[in-house]
Amino acid sequence: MPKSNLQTRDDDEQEEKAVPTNVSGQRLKSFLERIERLEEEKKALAEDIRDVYSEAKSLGFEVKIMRKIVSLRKTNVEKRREEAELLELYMSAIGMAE
Amino acid sequence: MPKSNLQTRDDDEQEEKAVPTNVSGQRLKSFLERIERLEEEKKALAEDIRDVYSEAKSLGFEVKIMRKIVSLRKTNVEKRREEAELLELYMSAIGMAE
Amino acid sequence: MPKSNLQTRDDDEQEEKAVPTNVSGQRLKSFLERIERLEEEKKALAEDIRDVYSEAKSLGFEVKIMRKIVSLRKTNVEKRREEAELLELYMSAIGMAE
Amino acid sequence: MPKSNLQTRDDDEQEEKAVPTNVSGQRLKSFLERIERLEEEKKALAEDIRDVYSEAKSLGFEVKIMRKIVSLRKTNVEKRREEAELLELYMSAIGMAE
DNA sequence: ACCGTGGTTAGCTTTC
DNA sequence: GAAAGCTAACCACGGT
Repeated sequence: MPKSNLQTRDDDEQEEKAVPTNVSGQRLKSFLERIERLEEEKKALAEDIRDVYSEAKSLGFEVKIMRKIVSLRKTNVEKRREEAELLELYMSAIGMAE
Repeated sequence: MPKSNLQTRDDDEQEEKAVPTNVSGQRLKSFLERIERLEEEKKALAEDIRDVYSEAKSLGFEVKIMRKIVSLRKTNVEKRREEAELLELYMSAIGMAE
Repeated sequence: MPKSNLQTRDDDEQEEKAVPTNVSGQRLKSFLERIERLEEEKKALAEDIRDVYSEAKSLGFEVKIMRKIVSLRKTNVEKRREEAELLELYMSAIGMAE
Repeated sequence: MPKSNLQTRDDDEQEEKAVPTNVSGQRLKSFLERIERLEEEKKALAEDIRDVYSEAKSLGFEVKIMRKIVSLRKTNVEKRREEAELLELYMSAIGMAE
């Protein structure tokens, strides 16, 4: 692939100045880099989580059960949040919002 | 389900002291908390990413296309990594590792 | 569409009779038709659901709230199912499965 | 949350008679039940579809490719339908409808 | 008519 | 290698 201002290549760090290359391209590049940085962090966290499970497993805990518990607690939290939203909907429906 | 030291409920913050509750329960609880902490961070990052996309969108960039680019760059990176691994494999195979 | 190598292994012993049309092709066609039939039915049901919401709306009910309620009830059901699974996991973990 | 005739809970099957509970509540409940019934059927169909794919897979067909085919056929059908509609439009435009 | 949201689906990763 | 859980893309709905 030849030079492209859509930034499919990730290793050209030159040309900061001279060329009046279009601004939105720079802008886009910046966004993409931010996103990729964040995704890397996210991926790292996913690995950390796996590591914790591994550690627990090595100490004799059952991963499957742990996952289930985590999942259940999560749905509890979500349910509560949704109930709150429902309540808000009721309130706004009867003109008592805010 | 009676009280359980497997912590299926998420809102008991008591019993810091007295009861000689079993150690593995404590251990498990600790693991679960670490996991949930990490998952929260992960979730926060996911939101950050969405925010970046939103910001870009508000400046006129097309999110769909941006996602495509990110995806393509990722597979490129992976391909490159796989090629590198393959190279290492070759090297070690012919005794030139390191 | 010409003869297709879609099927990874070829385990049709021999043809039933005259036409040498390949059997797996017939088989595949049959599967696809079954799937498409089912998807049509599914789609029809989705429309029915929309109709019910519309009807309710025309009688003054708030669709948004209804959806929320349906969603909440669904997660309740799921939670219960997950709790049951967790219990099963416990049971099997302590050798009391069945 | 106190007793509510908005039916956020899903396991009360009592009160068939006595309380002259408001009619719209009954009405709403009826709608919700219809919807949930339909959604169950929809879910069942989704499972049927998955089963068909599984069966095909067990006979050596590649699910991924099958999905692709189904998808392609669907868009073809849609395209054809749109063309037909366009044709009808033309016909009626020049007074040759029906 | 568009946007934003939520729900659904498909593809990927990981686990057993 | 199959099964499940996770994630991301897609689509359809409702609101503005």
